[in-house]
Amino acid sequence: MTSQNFAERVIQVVQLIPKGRVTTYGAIAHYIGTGGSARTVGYVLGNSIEGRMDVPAHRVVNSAGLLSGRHAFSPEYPMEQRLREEGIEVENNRVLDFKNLLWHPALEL
DNA sequence: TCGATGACTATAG
DNA sequence: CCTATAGCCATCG
Repeated sequence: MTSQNFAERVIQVVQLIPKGRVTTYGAIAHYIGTGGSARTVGYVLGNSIEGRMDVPAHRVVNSAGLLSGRHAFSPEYPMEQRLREEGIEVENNRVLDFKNLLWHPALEL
């Protein structure tokens, strides 16, 4: 574990995402101060969510609103289904009305 | 320390 | 809407 702060901050921000809202990797990365590490955000999440049901990683999508991380969830209970249960409409691995549902950490806090 | 990897992003065609 | 390319950076072996 080197910069464990990075991973911990990512987890915390994800947990702060309101139900029925989504955010992007870039937004999280920029909020914690590492603007260019959007990729690492997703990478760390994949390793951190394992064994944690308190991390709503399904609310994190890429800048296009695509569910780029759905393959990290169980095929029986996929990311798309979880979002729909929160009132978010998803079609073809893409969040509908993504811009309106997008949650900005630094803006809301 | 180094090289490869990836749940990314922006730009260009 | 699509693919291609380049930049980006924490993590892993």
